[in-house]
Amino acid sequence: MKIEVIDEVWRELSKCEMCGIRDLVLFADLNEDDFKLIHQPIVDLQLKPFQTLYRSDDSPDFVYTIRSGLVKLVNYSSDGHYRIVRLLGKGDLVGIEVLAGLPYAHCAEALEPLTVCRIPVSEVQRINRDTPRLHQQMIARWQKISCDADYWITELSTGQARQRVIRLLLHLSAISDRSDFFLPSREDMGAMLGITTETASRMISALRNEGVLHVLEKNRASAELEQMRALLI
Amino acid sequence: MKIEVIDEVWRELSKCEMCGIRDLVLFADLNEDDFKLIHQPIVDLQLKPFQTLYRSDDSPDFVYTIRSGLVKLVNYSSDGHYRIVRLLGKGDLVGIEVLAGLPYAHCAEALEPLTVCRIPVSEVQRINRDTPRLHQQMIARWQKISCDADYWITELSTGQARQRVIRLLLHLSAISDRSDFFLPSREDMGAMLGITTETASRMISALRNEGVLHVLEKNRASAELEQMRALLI
DNA sequence: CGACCGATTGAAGGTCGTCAAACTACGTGG
DNA sequence: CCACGTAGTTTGACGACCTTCAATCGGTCG
Repeated sequence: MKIEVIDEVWRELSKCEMCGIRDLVLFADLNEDDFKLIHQPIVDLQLKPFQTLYRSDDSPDFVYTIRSGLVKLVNYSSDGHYRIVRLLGKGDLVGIEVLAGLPYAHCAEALEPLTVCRIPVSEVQRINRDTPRLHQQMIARWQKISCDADYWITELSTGQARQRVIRLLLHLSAISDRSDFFLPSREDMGAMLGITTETASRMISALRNEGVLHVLEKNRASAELEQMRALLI
Repeated sequence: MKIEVIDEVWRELSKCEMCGIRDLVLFADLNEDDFKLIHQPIVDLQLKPFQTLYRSDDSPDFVYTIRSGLVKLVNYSSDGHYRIVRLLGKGDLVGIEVLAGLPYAHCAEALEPLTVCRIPVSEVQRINRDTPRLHQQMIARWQKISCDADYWITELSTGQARQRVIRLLLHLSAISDRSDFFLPSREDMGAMLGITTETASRMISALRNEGVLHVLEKNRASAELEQMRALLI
């Protein structure tokens, strides 16, 4: 529940045209001329786990495209509890609500080592005004949020604790680009699933004992996916 | 859990320029010239409670602007259960995901007597291409979905059943344009909150006994809002 | 009137939260 | 280097809360 201040490891001005995940990013459809519309610098950042991209009361000046790593969007409530409302991964756009003229709606924190492009809001708005080639990508991003939110409600906030944990693990496995996947802290699992830390821990223990989940190094695990899916039925 | 087929009560071609809720709707910012871009008819529909606007496997040809009434977005799962993931009211755009080229993501059903404008997708896309004045409204609508989803997760899918019920009632009261408000069936309340029908019923009974909730006619209620808010603390 | 559906209520049992303690990993400082 | 403190995880016991199953009640519609 601690919030560390962002530590900006500036790497280099991004060469969007040569981006390694060019086909995934917000600017995927832009052409050479469009890039001339960018006046302020887009920089690469690297964050370590637990560092924050932004907090909800930060000045809403940037959006971020995730190049690699995992981000959680967190709503803190006054009583010290928190609820994680979404996970974002490669290609996702973090802080999109500021493009609608609103403050940041959440606190965005890195879970895994994170690399992002930091894009000034003013640039996105300028490009959005001047070329229609950004619209399609913007719509796709908004749409994904809606779809993710549905998943969060129907799969991760519904049913028994054991089922929720299994669905979360399968989800984490699905969005991982490796064979192993990110295993959140039990507290974070609780905040994602609307259950307590202890319950999350118990469910993980049970799955380990049943031999369907293997905890590797810190915060990583692998799973017998087929067997695990079978447990849902 | 029954699904009735849409019963299209055609009223008249909509005169968007003279719309009573013009400042709320998707086309709020369009000018006279923009409306000339509309070739296919936009029609008004009236639906009774329990009728559906569309189902998830319907051909995604229309979006709907709510003029009055309440709509639930429902995800049915194969085992017969269902989860309500959002409520939409006056000015909201129903089925927005089809504008991103996707099938309907939910089943949309009327809760209260409903009046909507049925807008062909092709028209929205044409206007969106030809005038930037639609963009702002589109973004605002996508943004609202994201915001609503956060609320659904943090307030309605978190904590004890009693708190969830109270928060739902306060929410229903807040989005009502009258002093009384829509009171869902206990089954629907369960599907909104991730609890059982019986638990929902028990909570409603308790609140009635405590004198903070007054059930009026069928599916309507009023509440001592201040006292009810105090119960959350 | 009888059938049916939704709401309500009761009883019993299971799940999960709460509180507490033990355990582990890790980093710091003696 | 080891002792110790800290933070996170695990485990246990207990009780509260919620689900489940069942019965009843009330209203509506044929």
